[in-house]
Amino acid sequence: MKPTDDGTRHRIINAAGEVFAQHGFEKGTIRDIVSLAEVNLAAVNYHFGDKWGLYQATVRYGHELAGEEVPLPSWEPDTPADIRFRDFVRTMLQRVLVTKKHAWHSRLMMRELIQPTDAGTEVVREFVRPMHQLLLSILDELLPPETPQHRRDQTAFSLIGQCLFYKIAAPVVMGLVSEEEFETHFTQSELADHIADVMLAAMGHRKPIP
Amino acid sequence: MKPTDDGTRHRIINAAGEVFAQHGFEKGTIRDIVSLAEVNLAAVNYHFGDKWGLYQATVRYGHELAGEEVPLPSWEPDTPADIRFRDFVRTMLQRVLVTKKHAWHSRLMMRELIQPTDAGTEVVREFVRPMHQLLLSILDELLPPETPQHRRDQTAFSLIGQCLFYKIAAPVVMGLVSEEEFETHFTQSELADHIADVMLAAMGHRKPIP
DNA sequence: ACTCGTATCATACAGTTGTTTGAAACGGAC
DNA sequence: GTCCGTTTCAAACAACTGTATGATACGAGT
Repeated sequence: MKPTDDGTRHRIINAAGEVFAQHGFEKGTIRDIVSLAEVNLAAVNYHFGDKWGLYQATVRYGHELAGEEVPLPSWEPDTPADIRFRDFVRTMLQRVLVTKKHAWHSRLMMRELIQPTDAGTEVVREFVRPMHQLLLSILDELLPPETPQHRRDQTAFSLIGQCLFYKIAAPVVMGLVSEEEFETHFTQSELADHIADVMLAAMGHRKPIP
Repeated sequence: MKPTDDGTRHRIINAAGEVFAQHGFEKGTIRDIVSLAEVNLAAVNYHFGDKWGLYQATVRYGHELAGEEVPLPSWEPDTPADIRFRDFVRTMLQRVLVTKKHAWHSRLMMRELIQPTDAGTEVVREFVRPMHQLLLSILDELLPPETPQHRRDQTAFSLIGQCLFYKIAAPVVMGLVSEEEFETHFTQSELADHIADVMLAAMGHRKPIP
């Protein structure tokens, strides 16, 4: 009965993930989902009660999936802060720009981030809060001790904002730079280097960019 | 007949802006729009042909509105680059975080940014490309002359990403910081100062933050 | 007063949506 | 084999969607 077997529930949730991620909750129809999952129309209401129940189950499952797929990094106790900072940026971008199969959970989280539903607010905070706390703990060692809390938060958001931008506004980015430049210089690793360089330079732990 | 008079067309477009901005094109129903505009159901099809025609007209009108409301800044020829940079950040945030009436055009643009429709791609580029070009012209004077194009673009996107973040992920930000901190330190002007500080420090035109 | 193009209105239509229903198929337990 | 709880299926339902229709009201020009 768990969604990890290959039964009807599993196929429905995975299909629902794809459909909901692409069309959203309202426009993603049950008929699309059951067609993709190759199950009967009534299966959704039988297994999940109604469409909303399926959506909740899908968001939760996608959340678990994302955490397992790209876990938060852990370091040796004496790892320098700037190294941990770079690792964090890499992990963040990896979580956001996943290209593997099951990539729907990333798009679904973005949807909930931008337009939270009752099902998503809680899960989004679970998804975001640990990363925020981890980032703050790294910034503790990179910013002066007397830095007020709101400056720490703003700095953290400056980093997160840059990472999310390339996921959210990807179509626009592709429209503004040449296709060649996009494919060559907007890879996951190069963007991680650039963003980390910007923030480390801003905090005085590196020479100015470029 | 222009949408600036108080006729049916104007009321429909404004109501459509609110409804489409809140619910999107698919979920925003014609019946919601005409109910808000207090006009007959058939008026949409009479004045705009079909729902899609109304959406196109709404996006275009919102685009014009945004450009008029917060025009791009222009400077004396000898204004220092860092001053122009700070002005640019302020303008960008002002455009994104508008709180006045007719604020729907900002949300509508965000929708098109994140999930472009056939109607929006062109308009979004009109909305974004001038800002991108203006920003690049400012960065010309802040970055070393030998900086390759892709580094300039990445730096520009680092700025834009930070600005958009506070619009797009506002609900999450409010969930991560205390309400008091949010209202005190996440104002339009303080965010503009912080973001400009980060980028200027990263480029070596200012002491490191904070 | 009459006319004609424009605009508004109530109403109907066809398609899609989420959901329900009752029957059929399955799969062990005895 | 017989039974019974679980699952699947085709078909239907009521609500809602965008759109079309034909009648009506308006208003300036002659």
